[in-house]
This record gives sequence, C-alpha cells and structure tokens, in this order.
Amino acid sequence: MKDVKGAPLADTAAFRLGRLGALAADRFTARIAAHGVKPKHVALLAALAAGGAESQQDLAGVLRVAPSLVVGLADRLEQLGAVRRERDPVDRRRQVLSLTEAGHTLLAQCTADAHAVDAELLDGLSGKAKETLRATLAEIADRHGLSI
Amino acid sequence: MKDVKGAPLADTAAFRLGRLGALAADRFTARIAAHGVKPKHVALLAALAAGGAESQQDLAGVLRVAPSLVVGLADRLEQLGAVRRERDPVDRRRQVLSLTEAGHTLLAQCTADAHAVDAELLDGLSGKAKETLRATLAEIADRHGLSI
DNA sequence: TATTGTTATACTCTATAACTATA
DNA sequence: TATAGTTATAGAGTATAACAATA
Repeated sequence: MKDVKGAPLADTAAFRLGRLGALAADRFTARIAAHGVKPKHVALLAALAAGGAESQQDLAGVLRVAPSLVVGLADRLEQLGAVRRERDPVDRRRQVLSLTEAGHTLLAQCTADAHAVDAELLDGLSGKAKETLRATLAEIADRHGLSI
Repeated sequence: MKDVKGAPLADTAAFRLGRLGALAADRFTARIAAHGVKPKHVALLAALAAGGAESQQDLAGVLRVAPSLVVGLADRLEQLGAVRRERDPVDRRRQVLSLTEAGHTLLAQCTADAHAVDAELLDGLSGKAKETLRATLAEIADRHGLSI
C-alpha cells in the first residue's frame, strides 16, 4: 500500500510546469536578447502573424496583458522596423499594427531560437517522447484558450 | 513537401512550457494565498522536506535564488511557525532550518493545492496521457538538475 | 582573509488610474 | 457618455552590493 500521501509537491505537473516554464523562458530570453527583444515582443509578433488581432486592445486581449503594456511593446517593435502602426481610417482611435518584412524576419529568427531551446531542453528524450510531449502541451494550451 | 519553415513559434515546447508554466504558477499562487504563502515559500518547505539542504546558503543554491532572498522567505515561514531556525553550534555563522509539525502540515496543504491545479490543468487528457506527461516532465527536470 | 547571514539599494516587469482623442 | 490609446504612478519580485558576525 504505497502512495498514502499522494505524490510529493515536486512530482506534480503544476510545480514542474512552473519550474520548467521558468527555465525555458530564461533560456529563450537569453537568446533573443541578441535581437534586442524580450519574450513579450516576440509574442506580439507571433500574434500578428497568426492574425485575428491587430488593434492594440485586441492584442492585449490575446496576450493577456494590460493594454498599457502593449504601447511600449509596439513602440519598441516599431523602432526596430518590425511593425507598422497605422490609424484605422474608419475609427481613428484604433492603431492597426502589421508585420513588416523585417518583422517577419525577426519572428523567424526568434522562432529558430525557440527551436534551439527545445533542442537543449528536450535533449536525451526519444523522438517519440518529444512528439508526445509537444502534442500534449498543445492540447493543454488549446483547452485553456492559449492560442498564443 | 510541407514544413519548409519548421513549426511556428507557438508550437515549440519552449514557448508552450513558458506559457503553461506561467498559467500553472498563477493558479497555484492563487490557491496557496489562502495559507499566507507564495510559491517560493512552498519551494523552500519542499526543499527542507526533501533533505540535503538546511543552511540558508544551501537552500539558496537548491532553489536557484539569491541568498538574500532566503532571509525573507525564512522570516515569513518562521513567523508562521512552519520552520525552526537554529544556529549551528559547530559553525555559528550558519542558520540551520528545519520543518516543524505545522510546517509539514502547511506543505501537505500546498501539495494538495498543487494536485488540484493539476486536475484543472490536465482535465480532459486521458489517464495514460497524464502519466506520460508527468514522467516526461520528471525526466526533463531531472536532466536539468531541478530536484526542486 | 573568507564565508554566512543580513540589510540597503536598485532594477525589471507589470498593473491601475488618470488623461487625451476620437466616437 | 464610452472607448482606444497613452502617460504617470505604484507595487511585486528579485538581484547586487555593502555590512556584521564568525571562522
């Protein structure tokens, strides 16, 4: 009769996801720093590439951050020439963001960095284990409305 | 010939782990707030329960935080009656921390909270998928030296 | 002189509230 | 009056540096 107490804290998915998520984020942050951006900037680029959100309010919703935070992110990306910011002619209160050619390139570079982190992090796992993990993470993210 | 560009950013394990890790951490944080602690306090309790680190320096190493941060964590846990803090008679510079009965109880409560978050987060996955995920996360954590 | 713990300080991230302009 | 974006402000979290006690 084992397991009277249930699995210890460190064996829960919640705790491990938190710990590994922080590790993954740290490594990703270190790599993309070379391009002058941080994870939230990349998330914004990815949200634009995915489509469906182009005003700053919509983007704040998708990224689950305060609208005021999007201002600075967009400022920085515009400064890097990665996004265009244009007033919506129909409703001049809205800023419509779109990816430039440079923005697509930057996103591709950061995506390559994420793949590099994947390789480091999942090194040693079997190919099948990696595939299963990706699929499971995708399903969980999907069930919790994390398109980005 | 698909996949010329490789998987998009949102499909990388690094990005999903970061996102899901933040979600798991948020939910865990919300639950344990009822006990007056935050994730780092719980990590300290778990490290003590796991053994192998009892001085504040050692604990800082295991938790991968600055030693100065451990001071405040231990202060709070001592205030809650969850840990004892005793000078090492052999080397009076060292503070030796240990779990009290209340500390074991607190850790058990927080572990139950983590299980509750697991249930929420992994809801909808098959039992087998959950087990495989736990095993894979454990293996990755282990390979990267994350005992806690 | 080196190390443990502590305190003081500063920096990063992000949210909330106040404000401007449009609607 | 309500909404999109912006700016100002404040709080949480954590690291680094300076300091005290002990080795």
